[in-house]
Order: sequence, then structure tokens, then C-alpha cells
Amino acid sequence: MNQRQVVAGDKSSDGGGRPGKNGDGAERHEAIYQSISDAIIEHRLKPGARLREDALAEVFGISRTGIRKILQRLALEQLVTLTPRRGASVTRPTADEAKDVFDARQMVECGLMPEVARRITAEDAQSLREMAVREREALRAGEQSAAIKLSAAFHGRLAWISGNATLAAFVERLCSRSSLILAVYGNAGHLGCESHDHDDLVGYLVSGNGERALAFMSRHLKAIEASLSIHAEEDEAPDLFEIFSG
Amino acid sequence: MNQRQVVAGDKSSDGGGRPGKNGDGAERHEAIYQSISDAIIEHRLKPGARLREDALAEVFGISRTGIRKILQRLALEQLVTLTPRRGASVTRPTADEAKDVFDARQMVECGLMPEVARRITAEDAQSLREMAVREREALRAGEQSAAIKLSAAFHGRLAWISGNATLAAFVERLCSRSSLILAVYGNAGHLGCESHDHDDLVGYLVSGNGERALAFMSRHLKAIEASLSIHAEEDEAPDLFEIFSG
DNA sequence: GCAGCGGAAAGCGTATACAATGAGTGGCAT
DNA sequence: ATGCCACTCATTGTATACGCTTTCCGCTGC
Repeated sequence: MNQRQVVAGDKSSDGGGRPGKNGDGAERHEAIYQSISDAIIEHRLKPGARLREDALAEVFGISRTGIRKILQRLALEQLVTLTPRRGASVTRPTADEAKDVFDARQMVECGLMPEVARRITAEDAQSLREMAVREREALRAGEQSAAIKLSAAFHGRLAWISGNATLAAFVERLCSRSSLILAVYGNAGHLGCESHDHDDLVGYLVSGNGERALAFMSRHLKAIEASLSIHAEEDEAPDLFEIFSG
Repeated sequence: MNQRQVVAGDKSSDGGGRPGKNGDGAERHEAIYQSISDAIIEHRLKPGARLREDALAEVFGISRTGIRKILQRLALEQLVTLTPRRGASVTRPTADEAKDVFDARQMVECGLMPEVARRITAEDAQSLREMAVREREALRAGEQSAAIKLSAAFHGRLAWISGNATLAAFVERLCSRSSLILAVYGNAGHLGCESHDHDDLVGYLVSGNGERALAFMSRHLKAIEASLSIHAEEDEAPDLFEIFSG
């Protein structure tokens, strides 16, 4: 493999690697952030995977400074964990965190449904249905990675329709973390969201039936959570007394 | 004023400013973060105030690198705004953002009340009452800064009792942003929260009456929001046609 | 043979230096 | 006299250099 750099516009093409020559430094960073974020959400980087600064810096063709900035952002969104002198690794959510995240989704996503039902437009519905279709196709084609990302994107898009940017951004973060939770506690085989559900949900929303949508979302999320196999902390600080006193 | 550095343990005391000598770099950063965050929440730094990296670096006795890290964290919490080549400034919330934040608080804080009522212990109640007392004292003494911070801290602490760390952290951030909103849209004279309210709320909670607490919290938040004078966007991109065509 | 210790290497934390960009000001031309 | 342009200053963005901590591996002693 010859090409070591990943994101378009690598600096080795600007004639000698002059430091700050690129006109679009900010967009570049954003693209790299998306790259890493996507890789985590799609489970191409698994929980616990170490993310060395040097390696990332080399792969993306920027210096460690930029990588550190991105890593910090990911840490604040709790997609990566930053341990003081050990560097960054993909977060491995605990069982407690998983419960908190799904409780939070239950509260916020369900609470948003009435407003979404009130505000949803025909274009919104169309866009959502297309996402549901693509998700189903990905699932049928065995592309779990794509399906997971599309599912999170569906929930995120839904939240944005409410018009409340603060809550929508929060839901997006919760969905990202949910992807991580699925990676740790999900059973291979069946994915969290049944894409059939997503289609039905859009149906309730366009008919303006907020209460019905709320109840459906609630069941939908409960179903996802129930599909997890949460075997509490099987290797994190194993309880030796428990194990050997039996 | 001779002493230019603020946080304890300034590096000029270690004999010449050797770079990484300090043993507790992380705690130092945390302290600086708290310093700036508090200054913003207490309105000692007003919305729109510019935060130059050099100045902060000199004040706190660390280099710009560390300041940038802290500024980024504050930016992700939306307490400061980072404009690409212009540096950092204290965020000036728009009217829309204010509405979003209070809607979000309405949903999350109210939604948390039943669980809080179920879990609250005697010590929790005691601690909350003490905070309410201190807040009232600060208010009576005319120390608006302290009162504002205590009020935000009260709401944050309340949320943590629910046991859901994710939602509690979210509420804390919403409260921080609320402080900012009060700074812009609040009327001088009467502060957002009537401290009397906080005492009453604790009463409902310890009696296990979650529904009552929920309703009270809802009214409480509505009262705060109603006390704002949201004159939508009076200088941000003024509509010249509107103004001069009359 | 195993455990404890010492050295070397790898990787993170911080500071500093340099380059680029944006804003403000002064001069020049019309 | 006024409007436009160029220059300079101030400030951020990025990279790199250096020190410190941690970890891993080999060695020695028991």
C-alpha cells in the first residue's frame, strides 16, 4: 500500500509540504473528524482500540497538534476516552452508561415526537423514507457498518425536525454513543433498529399523530435496549472473591 | 497590581520556568478551566467579551497551547464562540437559542423530577437546602454573581440525584448557558430564580411527590423564561429595508 | 528457575517558533 | 478633499522540538 494519506487534498501535493499552505485548514480538520467519527460509529474501530497520535498524524498528513484537537473533541462527545499519560482509545461504554444513554433517549426522543409531528413537512418525510430505504438495503446487503450509521442518522435527522437545535445535537450525540453500545453489548445477527419500524414511524408522524408516534418511539427504543445482552462488566476489575469463593 | 498570575502553583516559583516540570498539569488545567467558566457564569465576563489567547496565557502562567485546549472545551459547551481567524469571545446567545435552551430544560429537568423524588435521600435534601439558603443570603447581600452561580449549581445538583450521569451533565450545561442568557436578556433587579422556589421544591421532593415537583419545576422554569425580555435580535444584522423604508 | 531491578525506547504533554490572515492606518492619486 | 490601495501590526493556526512518564525487555541475583 503506497498511499498513506487518506483525506483528499494531502499536503504532499503542494510542492514540498509547506506547513500552513492549504487554504482550507478548517474544512480539512472537519473532514478528518468525520472520518474518525464515522470509523468509530461504523465499528471499523472497535471499543478499546488505541488511537496513537503519531499514527493518526501520519495517516491524515497533519501534525500531532491537529490530531490532538480532534481527539479532544471526540473525547468530549465521549466517543473516545483520553487517559492521562496513556493516550486515546475508543470508549468502551459501561453497562451503567448504556442504561443512562437509553433512558436519556427515551426521555428526549419521545418527548420530541409531538413537536416533530406538528412540524414535519412533505420533504422531511420524503427524506426520512429514503434514509429508511437505504438503511434496509444496506442491512439486506449485509453491510452492517452502513446500516448502523444510517440508523443513527435517521434518529438524528428526526430530532432536527423539532426545530430545537440544542436537543437535536444532544440526540445526535446519544445516537453516536448508542452505536458504541451496540458494538459492545449488541448481538451479532440482528441490528438494533428494525428498519420496518422507521418507516412506520414516519407514517404516524406525517398523519400528525404525535401521541401515537411517541408511544411507537418508546417501544422502538425499548426493543433496541432489550436486544442488548448486558452482562455487567465481565472483565473490568473482575471480582476475584466472587469467582473463587463459589 | 503586582501579581499577574491567578491560579495557585504558578510556574515562576519552580526556578526559571522549566517547561513540563509541574507534577499536576492536569489539575492545573482543570482549575483554569473552572476559573474561566465561573467568570463567565457569574457575569464577570460579559457576552461578547473577547478572550485573547496571549492575555489568558500570561494571566494563568501557561502557554497558549494549554489555553487553546481550554478554550476549545468551553466552545464545545457553547460558553465561548470560536470564530475562525478572530479568536474566542464569550458567547452571546440568540433569542432562538434562548428558547431552545429553556424548552430543553423544561423537557429534561421536569422529566427527571419523578426519578429524583424516588431517589432523594436525607443528606441530598440537606445539601440542597443549604445551597438554597446560601443562594438567598447572596441575593440579599446583593452579590448577584454568587447567587447566579449557586442557582445553576442547585439545578445541576438536583439533576445528579436522578442517577443518570448523561442527563445530569446535559442539565449542567443547560444551566451554564442559562446564565449566559440571563446576562443578555435578563432584567437587572430581579434574578431568574426566586430562591423561595428552590426551598419549596425540595419540600415536594422529600415528600416523594414527584408529580407535584414536576409541575412546580415546570412553573418555575416558565417563570424564569417569562422574566426575560427577549427583544429579538436588536443589533445582529438589522433589517435595513425595514428601518429605512418606513 | 523465578523474581526483582535497571536501562532503553516509545509516546504523551508543553512550550516555542514561524507563517498566514485579517484589521487598521497612512499615503497617494485623482 | 476624498476615496482607494498598500503596508504594518496584531493575533491566530500549525508544526516542531524537547522533557517527562510509562512500559517493556533483558539482566542479574537469589
